[in-house]
Amino acid sequence: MLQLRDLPSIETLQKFADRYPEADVSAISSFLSLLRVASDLSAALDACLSRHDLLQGRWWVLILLMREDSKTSTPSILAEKAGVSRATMTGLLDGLEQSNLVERVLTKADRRSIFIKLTEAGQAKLDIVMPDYYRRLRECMKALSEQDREKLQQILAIVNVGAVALLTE
Amino acid sequence: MLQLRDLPSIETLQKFADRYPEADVSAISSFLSLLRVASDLSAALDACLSRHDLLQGRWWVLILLMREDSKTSTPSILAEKAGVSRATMTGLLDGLEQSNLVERVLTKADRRSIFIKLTEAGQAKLDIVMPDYYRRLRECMKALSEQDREKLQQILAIVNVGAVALLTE
DNA sequence: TTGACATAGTTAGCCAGCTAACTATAATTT
DNA sequence: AAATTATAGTTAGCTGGCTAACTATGTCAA
Repeated sequence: MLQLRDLPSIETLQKFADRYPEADVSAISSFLSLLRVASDLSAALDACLSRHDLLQGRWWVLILLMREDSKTSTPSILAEKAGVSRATMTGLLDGLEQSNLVERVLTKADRRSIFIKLTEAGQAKLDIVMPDYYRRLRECMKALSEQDREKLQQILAIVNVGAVALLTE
Repeated sequence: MLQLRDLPSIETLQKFADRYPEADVSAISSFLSLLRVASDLSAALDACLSRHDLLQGRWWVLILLMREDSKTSTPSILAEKAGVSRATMTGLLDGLEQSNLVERVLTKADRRSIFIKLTEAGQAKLDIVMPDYYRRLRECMKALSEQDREKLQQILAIVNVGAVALLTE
């Protein structure tokens, strides 16, 4: 994502703002901080998961399956919920199946489709990973008050709406 | 980064919290929102830059060069500031050089090293891209008050410190 | 002063995403 | 009913990151 290590100082930003009057210094600064912190968090999450021989992609699949009462879904649905292409999902499932964390089950209802089921081993894996992840996440956020957390979510919602400005036309 | 489209509902989170007592629902929820919004922003930024035939990696390099009074730096320093490996920087510079946006200049001081210089065309490219980017970013953040922006940065700083909890041991 | 180590840039090959194309099956239109 | 169109999963090949290894040059300590 954003790997930029060297965020601009206020002076640097001001120099750019002098040349480009469109610049809104506090907007730029907030935007870059957001991308940068999130990128660091994502990398830290990768590190956390890698200790359990997992990567984000496969881990999300396991979680999405666990969310279902039947512990079952289909590649298409998983791809959509995980936000990856169907082709990528095929690869993720190949890996998970090889590790015996999920299994492909043929279905009669629609013979184009297959069911993906979380195995016992998959659930067991989550029962090890999730407590570790949750414990670390609690620790990560512990210095934020409930009000801070709510405020953060509220701010993020606003920014999220604004993001279309980067896309339109 | 985090492409997960389907963030857990409060009910789903609660179900997980029932099984895993380590879970801190508001911490998880804030964390996922942060990753998700940042990921969307990053994708939107890509879209914005792609309209100018740029990708984040190359664009950062141009900006890093423009920050220097001499409009010059070296691959190693650029790699470090951009947060990519030296190998990756070689590739980015190859692309930028082919588009004539930067040039490699031999230096006598240390013959292991070379200088990378922003060309006239590179500066001209930035003079087109940056106003567009800044204008869109201003629009993106316009619904956030100055206080909100400060609060966001303050919260992000706290989370950033906490992130080591995901890494340690 | 020379031998060991460090640094700069590049190359080669890996990995996890992607799109586009393909096969099989289902659904819809005519 | 047949023809068309849509959907599910996979495969093939591209991309932009990465690490590890290599060459060349510089630095420092014995």
